[in-house]
Amino acid sequence: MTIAHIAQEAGVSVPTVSKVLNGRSGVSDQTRARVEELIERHGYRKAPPKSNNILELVFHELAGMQAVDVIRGVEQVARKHRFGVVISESGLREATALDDMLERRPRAVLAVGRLSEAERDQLKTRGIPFVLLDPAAEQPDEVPFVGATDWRGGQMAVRHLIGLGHRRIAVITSQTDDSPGRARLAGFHSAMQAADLAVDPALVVGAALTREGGHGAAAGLLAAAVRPSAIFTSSDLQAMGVYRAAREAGLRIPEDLSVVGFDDLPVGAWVDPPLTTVHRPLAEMAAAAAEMALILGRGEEPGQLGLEMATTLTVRDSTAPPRTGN
Amino acid sequence: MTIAHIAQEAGVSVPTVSKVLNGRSGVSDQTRARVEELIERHGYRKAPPKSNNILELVFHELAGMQAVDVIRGVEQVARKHRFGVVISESGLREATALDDMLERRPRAVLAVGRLSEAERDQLKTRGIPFVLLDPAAEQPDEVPFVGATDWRGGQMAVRHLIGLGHRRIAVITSQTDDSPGRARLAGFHSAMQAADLAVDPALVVGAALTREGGHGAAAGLLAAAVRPSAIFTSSDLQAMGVYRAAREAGLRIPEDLSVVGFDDLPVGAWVDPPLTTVHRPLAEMAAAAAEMALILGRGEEPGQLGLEMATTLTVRDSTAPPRTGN
DNA sequence: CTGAAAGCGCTTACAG
DNA sequence: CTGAAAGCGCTTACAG
Repeated sequence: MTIAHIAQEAGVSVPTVSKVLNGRSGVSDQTRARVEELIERHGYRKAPPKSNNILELVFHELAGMQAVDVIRGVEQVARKHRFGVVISESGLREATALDDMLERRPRAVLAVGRLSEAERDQLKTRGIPFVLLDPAAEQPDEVPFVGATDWRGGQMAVRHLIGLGHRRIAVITSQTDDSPGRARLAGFHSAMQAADLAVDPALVVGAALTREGGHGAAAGLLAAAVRPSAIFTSSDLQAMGVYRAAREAGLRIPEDLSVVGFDDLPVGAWVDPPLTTVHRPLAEMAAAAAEMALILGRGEEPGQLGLEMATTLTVRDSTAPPRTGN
Repeated sequence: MTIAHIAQEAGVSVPTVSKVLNGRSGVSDQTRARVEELIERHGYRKAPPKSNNILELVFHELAGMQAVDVIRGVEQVARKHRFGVVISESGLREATALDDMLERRPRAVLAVGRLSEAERDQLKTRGIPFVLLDPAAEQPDEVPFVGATDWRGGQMAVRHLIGLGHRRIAVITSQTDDSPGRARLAGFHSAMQAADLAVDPALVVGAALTREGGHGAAAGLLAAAVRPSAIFTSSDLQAMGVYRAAREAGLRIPEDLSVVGFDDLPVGAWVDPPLTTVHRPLAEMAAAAAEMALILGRGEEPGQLGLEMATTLTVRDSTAPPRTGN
């Protein structure tokens, strides 16, 4: 966008636009108003608006031990392409933060977890392409994303428990309507159904995706008259809460209770017993999303606009055959 | 003063000066040197080389669960000042990465852990101020830094153990010559000396600051004829290794062995028993370092050029009086 | 490696 | 008031 563009659109000459921009006299009020309106509309700034080699990485919440994996995966890809990664926590929600971001003229935006319609519109208007990593909610079809095969992960976890002989399997799912959580729960149901096992509704409990959430939910499950022999959680953090509830109830893992987590956080390998869990290749997902964002940033078409990377089951020592046949 | 003046004075053409200014190739070393000398002499700058509202956050190694705390602390301060945070892992070691960083014209650099003399020189030459967060090695006096009171932390941890009645206290320190590790060890010695306790050299063991390092070192300590009744480690990760070694040796924590960690990672609160450890206020340190970097970036003088923030002892359940009086 | 020439976006001086 | 023309400092593409 140059003053030549503005001039053409306003139907005046380049010098006239120049005068308006510099507050010079010698321009009719009418012409001045028309030109100013166009300058405003296009957000014209004399500095060349060429975008910088910057990839914006926007977190909804910058916390947890998985964020580093994401950052690292993105940073390595960006460095290879000689891009800088700007990290922000509420980059798009706060108006000034959004302004600041636009000021940086990034080539693409990589959002983690969520990206509202308003935010997407803002970016579309400026012509800044975006990719959503690990979407927390359903998105319109045209939103490019990279996720994990959560449904298959849930299925794998529960099939593993069924294969060990478990029948009374409880699931601690997320409370909110998040899409990965729903997919994991659906995987649970699917595996149960495939094995012709009925699901006791009392064994499906919603809880926050935290250690406290898992602790509360598991305490309830383990206090019931007839306990589950295994619990599948929607996150390793919840599984840590289950460990605590089991300790408090005097139950040993895996002898009295099998536990399967989800995410494969480092902590899972350190606890006693080491946690069986569903691995999500977060660093690889982040790298793929970054590549996708940079491709879009170059104005090219990526091979695909959506991608789910495979989850795998990491079997450690928190799962074993149930004590009795129940 | 235009490049035409420089060109005339240097006896070269305008395009040649332009190339030198923009670091393009196709200029002989001799010509380049002559032009650069004149540019320097006249203090020529093309369009105002105004730096961007960017703070570079440079990690030596972007890993571990503490990195997020640092990033978050820095991001929040930067956002308040309407600065963007660019994260990089080897920002300064790789030549191209350094070029890319200079291209971004950041106002300041915040390095985590280390910053070599060559890197400092590069930044000084470009007039980009820097701050070192959590320095891993001794630095010249003029390097602005933010650290933690590691020496006091070590002292506190060991005083706590002595207060519980421990006499045979082992320490697992870092293998390398890192400055915080040395300070923690010195704190140990200082506390022992203040209590008139002799230090058995066999109870001072170097190990990597990892779970594996702690495991190996602790296995050795616990296999000795006369075991320590308490182990102070230089990191929570090492403490996790001590937990494992204790399990393998059939020792209970804290009944048979007290353990104190260092760092206060989240995992410490989740393990069984929850870990007594020395807390380092990393997020606060990061925020303070960011403020300092931004002050320097504005060309102002910060109140102080070095800062150590207080460590505190977080007492949980991994420490108790020793079994016998040994 | 070097620089004449063309071109960039913008401003200025001036004819209408 | 308006805009064709000349000019500004700088960069780029390219011939030598």
